[in-house]
Amino acid sequence: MSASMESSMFTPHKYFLAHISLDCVVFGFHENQLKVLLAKLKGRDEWGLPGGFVGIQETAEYAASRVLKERTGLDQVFLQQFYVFSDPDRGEQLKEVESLKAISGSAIDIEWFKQRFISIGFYALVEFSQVEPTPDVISDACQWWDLAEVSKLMLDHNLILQKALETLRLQLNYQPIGYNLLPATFTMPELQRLYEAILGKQLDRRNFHRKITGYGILKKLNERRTGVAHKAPDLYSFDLDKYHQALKEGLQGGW
Amino acid sequence: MSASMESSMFTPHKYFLAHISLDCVVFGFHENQLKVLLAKLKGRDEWGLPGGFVGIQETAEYAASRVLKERTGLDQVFLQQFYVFSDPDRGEQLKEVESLKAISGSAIDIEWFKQRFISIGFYALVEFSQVEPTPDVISDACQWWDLAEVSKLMLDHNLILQKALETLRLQLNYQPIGYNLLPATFTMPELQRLYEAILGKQLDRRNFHRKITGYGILKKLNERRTGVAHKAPDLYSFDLDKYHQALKEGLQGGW
DNA sequence: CTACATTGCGTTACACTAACACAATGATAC
DNA sequence: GTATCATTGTGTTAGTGTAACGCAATGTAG
Repeated sequence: MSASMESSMFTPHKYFLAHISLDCVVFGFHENQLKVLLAKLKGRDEWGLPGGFVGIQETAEYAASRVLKERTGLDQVFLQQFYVFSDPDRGEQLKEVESLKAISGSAIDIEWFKQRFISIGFYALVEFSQVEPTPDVISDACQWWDLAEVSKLMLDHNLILQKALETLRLQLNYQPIGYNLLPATFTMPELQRLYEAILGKQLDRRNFHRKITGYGILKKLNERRTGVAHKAPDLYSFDLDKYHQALKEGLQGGW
Repeated sequence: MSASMESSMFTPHKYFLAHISLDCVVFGFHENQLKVLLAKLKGRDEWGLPGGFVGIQETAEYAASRVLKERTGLDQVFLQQFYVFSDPDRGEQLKEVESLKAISGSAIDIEWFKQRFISIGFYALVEFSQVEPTPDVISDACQWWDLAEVSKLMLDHNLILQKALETLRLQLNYQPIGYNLLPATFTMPELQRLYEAILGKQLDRRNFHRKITGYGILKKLNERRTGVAHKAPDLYSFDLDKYHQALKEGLQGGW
C-alpha cells in the first residue's frame, strides 16, 4: 500500500492475488531480551503481526520483504517462510462489519478483507537498532514488544508467533541467527544471552564460550567494550565465510 | 475431483480457492530404497508430483489428505507441509495451449489451469505395501519411482522433491519417520537401510544398533525373520509412547 | 555338512559435555 | 587513592557419547 495508491479508492484485487496473505514475525534483540514487532489495526484493541498480500507478479518472499521495508525501513532483511496457516475459520473475527468500519475511511475496499485468506508465515531477523517501526495506512501504531509481554493478538497471530519461535529454536544450528540479530560487533555474554533467550534456558558461561569458539565462526577483535560496569569483555564479530560454511552441515551438538 | 463431479462440466472455481495449489511428495520404502510416487499428466511426457487444490472450506492439510486418499487409497497418512513455492513463472509450461489440449476432453475447465498458482508443498510418509497407486482424471499413470531414477519432472517439481528430501533429513530426529515408512515389524538392518537411504550415507552397523536401542523407542519381539538368507535377524516394532515422547525433545546426537 | 555372508554383542581410544575452581579486570563506592 | 565486587577469561576433572574395530553365533546355500 504505497503512497501512490492512496490518492484514489484502492482496489486490492487488481494488484494482489486473492485468498493469499502473509504475516511476518519480526524478531529483534535488545537489552538481553527477544523482541517482536507488532502493529495495531485502526479501530481494534488487539495487536497483530505486520502482514500484507502477494502482488500478482511477486514471489511470496519478495512480498514479505516489501512489507518489511515499509514497516522497518530496512532493505535487506533475513527472511524465512516457516508455515502456512489455512484454517478456514482463521479470519472470522475480521469479517465482522464492526471491526472493518474503522479502516473504511482509508479508502480501502472492505470487501477485500472479507474473503478467506490462507496466510504464509515468515519470520524475519533484524538488528534492533536499525529498525524504525512504522504503521501502515490501516494501522495506528507499530512498535517493539518484549516477547514475554505479548498478550492476546488478533486472529491466529499468537499461534503464528509461537510457531515462529519453535522454528527459530530448531533452526538455531542451521541459520545465521546470531549474525542477523546482533550488531556487527558484540561480546560473548551478549551472544550467550541471545542463545538463552531463544532457547528459553540458562547456559553455562564457560561451556558456552568453549563450544561457540570451537566452531571457529567468531573473530576476536583487538578491542573491549568499555564504559560498562565490571571487567571489560572482549568484542567479537562473525567470520561470515566460516559461519556459512559451518551452517551448511549444521553446528554440531545440542544446547 | 470426485466421481460425482465428472458427470457435467467441472467448474473448479466453484469448489476450490483460486491461486492456491498443493503438491505432495509421497515417500515409500521398499527393497532398501526410498521411493516416490509420481503421476503422468495426459498428453505430456514428463512426470509430476500428485497435486490438487484447496476446497473453499478445507484446510490445506485436509486437502492434501483428500488428494492422497485418491492417489494411494490410504486414509490416515502422515503429512507435513514443508515449503511454499511461489515463483510467479513456475506455471509457465502449463499455460501453453498445447499441453492443455489433452485434458480438455476430461470436461475440465482449461481456464482454471492458466491462472497463477502458489503451491504448498507437503511430504507424506506411507507404508509402501499398503499403497495402491491410482491415476486421477487428468493423469494416465501413477506409480512408484526409485528416488535415484527420477529425471526431469514437470514445472518445478524437481525442486519441490529436492526440498522435501532436505526436510526429511533435517526432521529425522524430530518426526516419526521410521514408524511411518516401515511396516509394523521390521529388522534392525531394515531400519538402518532406511536411515542410510534418507541420509545418503553408510552407517556403522554396530554403532547404529547401540544408538537406536539406546533411545528406548524399540520393542524387541520374540521372533526372527526366517526364510531369508544367512542368520535370521530379530524382529522389532516401535514403542509408540516412548517414540513420541523421545521425539518431543528430538532424538539426541547426530548421524 | 561345510562354507560364508550376515547378525548380535563386545572393546577400546578418543572427543565432547557438564559441572565446578580460580585468578584477572575495571567501574563503583568510600 | 584504594578497597570492593560483580563479571570476565581460562582451566580442570569426571562422566558420557562416538567412531572404529574384533569375534563368536547363526542359518541358508551349495
